[in-house]
Amino acid sequence: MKKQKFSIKDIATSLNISKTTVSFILNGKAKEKRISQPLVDKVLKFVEEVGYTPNQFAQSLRTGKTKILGLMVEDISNPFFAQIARNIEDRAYEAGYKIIYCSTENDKEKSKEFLQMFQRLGVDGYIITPTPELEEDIRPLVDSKANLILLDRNLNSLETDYVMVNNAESAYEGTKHLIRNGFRKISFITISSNQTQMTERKRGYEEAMNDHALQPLVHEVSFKKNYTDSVAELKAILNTAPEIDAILFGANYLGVAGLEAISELNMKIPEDLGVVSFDDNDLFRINKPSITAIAQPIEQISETAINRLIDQINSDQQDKNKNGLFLSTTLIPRESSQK
Amino acid sequence: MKKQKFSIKDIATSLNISKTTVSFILNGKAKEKRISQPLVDKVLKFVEEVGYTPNQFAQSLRTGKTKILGLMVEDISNPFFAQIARNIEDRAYEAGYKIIYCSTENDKEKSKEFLQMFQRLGVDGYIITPTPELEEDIRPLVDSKANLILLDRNLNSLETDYVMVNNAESAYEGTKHLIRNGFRKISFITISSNQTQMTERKRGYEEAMNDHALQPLVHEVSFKKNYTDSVAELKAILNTAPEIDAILFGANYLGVAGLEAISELNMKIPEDLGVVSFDDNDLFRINKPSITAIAQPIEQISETAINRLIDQINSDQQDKNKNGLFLSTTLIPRESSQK
DNA sequence: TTTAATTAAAAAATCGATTTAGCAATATAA
DNA sequence: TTATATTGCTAAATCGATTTTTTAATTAAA
Repeated sequence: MKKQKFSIKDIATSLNISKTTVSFILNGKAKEKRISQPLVDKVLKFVEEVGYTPNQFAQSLRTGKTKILGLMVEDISNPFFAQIARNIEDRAYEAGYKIIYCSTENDKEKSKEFLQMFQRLGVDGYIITPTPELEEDIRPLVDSKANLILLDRNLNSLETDYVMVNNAESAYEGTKHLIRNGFRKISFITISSNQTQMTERKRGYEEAMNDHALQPLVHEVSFKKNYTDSVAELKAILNTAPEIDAILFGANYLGVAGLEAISELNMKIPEDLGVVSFDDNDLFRINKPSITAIAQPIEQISETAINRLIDQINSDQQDKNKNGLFLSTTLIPRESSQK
Repeated sequence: MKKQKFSIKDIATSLNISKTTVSFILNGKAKEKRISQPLVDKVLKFVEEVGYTPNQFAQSLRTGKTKILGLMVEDISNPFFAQIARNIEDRAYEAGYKIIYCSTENDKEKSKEFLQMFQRLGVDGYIITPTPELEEDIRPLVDSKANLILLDRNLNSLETDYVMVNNAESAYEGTKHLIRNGFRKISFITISSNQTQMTERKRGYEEAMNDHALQPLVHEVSFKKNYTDSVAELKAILNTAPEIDAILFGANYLGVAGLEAISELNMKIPEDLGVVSFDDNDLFRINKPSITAIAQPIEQISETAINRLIDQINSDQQDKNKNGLFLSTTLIPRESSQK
């Protein structure tokens, strides 16, 4: 690492004044501390000339603030999270924060390690997509009034801010959309994990089916498998349950893998099988036939989360009443759900 | 931020010894500094009990090492970079490094700011996808022997390590593939930017065309436009140059936007238009017809880059001879290029 | 027996900032 | 004229580590 040329001390000795004075001036406390204007000007000019920048570690050490946020997502290479990361980034830099990211792969142990890492580092705020059962590891943060916001899912027993979409209603609407379009044997495909967003979606689906006197048909794909295995599993599901006439995919990657499975089985969408999937992407939009999607408002999610977090940081009051912020999805009807 | 419960000083006073001794023991210098084994054990036991973790800012301040890497990509929401970020992340954490990321949007000024940010922060290493003309801003880093690696593209006048694929050859092969499959009026679609990887791809394409006595047909899409505008621009190109019988898309997002444009114009692939695109993704694989892709070895790119960077960091010798590391792409023939 | 070397640990300096407490010098009030 | 405020600035403490320099107590060598 390149050594810093100028420290506050160097400036002070160069100008034959004390570093206290320099520090006050640099921190905009000149008025308050009654530093004379000529001296202020002189210091600022000099600082500008030598291109001084404060050592952020010394600052952090002294102030306890790091200007770093910790972003913990399930997988940064998942387009949904990648876009969130991108949007959060913009606003964070605008507000003077840097971002350290990590991907949990929905692994509790990994998540715990990352939490510890963030904590050791002393991040000023946490944006977290929690794995199931992470409550007890996050609780200490909540108890110590850390600035924290959960993303995409929540943990019921924790009093925190969280941002997510109205998953149950969205799934309900998606299911209703299929029913209205004439499908009856509609299956909901989810993953074998207790992530709250997935259980909510399942609940919404089941409610819609029940409300229309239809039998819910839930199928689970194991979580930890790789893509190829997931496709195989989906093919198996379709083979063993030929009565299914439509599918509601509970997530992005399930929809993608599902399309691949359907294609490999030479089934026709929407003739053989109606399809609606959570999340939207290039594939769903451009595919022939195009795929009906329940699109999450990614920008809005990101902005809500980061703005809320920065609010938390700036209001060091404890009057923050924690609550969930629910955003709405948009059902984008496309060819795959038109019988 | 929660205050750290135990500092090295607390441990020292708790055990009635000096913090020097504690520090030596914690840093594995007990032998070297002749600390007695009983004391070593006692300290380690105590440290374990109270769950002490060092303040990383104090450490960084003192040692000048930050254990943070700066990752600067064009756009973290671009699947190509998102996957790279994911792969780099794994290895970085394994080696004890954290990652701060940022997206340049191929904007030189933004890039400069991010470089400064990384520098101020004192990152231990840089992984950078440079915008054109960023040489003079990166040069100081190179001169000061910073640990640095360029990704996806390089800057000719700089002596640095860089990792990229053999773009010219890949484009040559992609073009040859189309020619061999009977296409003649093959257009190369690129963006209006001097990114080295794009100019290399163009060069390879032109060479292939010339070698087969065909006239190169290069079309540029303006860079800064949003997706919808790009699609419109691509439609305009196809409309004004109806003689084109195949397209080689120079990048991921051009291919995606291109497919959308082609679809909107109701052109048939591959009958009306053969298609090959750089990079691979779900859409290209699953689309009907599937799209022939020039796939970059993303894992290999990421691993090479991060491993090389960590090597740089660990070998504080200046014997590092900088050089380019070129990896090979894989042409994945699919339906879109079979006439 | 005195000197030198070794062992074991501690004191103090340092990294680069922020912040509290305080000190002269001047101005104002009593 | 003396007491009190105000002005303008600085010394020193502090954050939590690492590292150089010292010290004190033994042990070995002369």
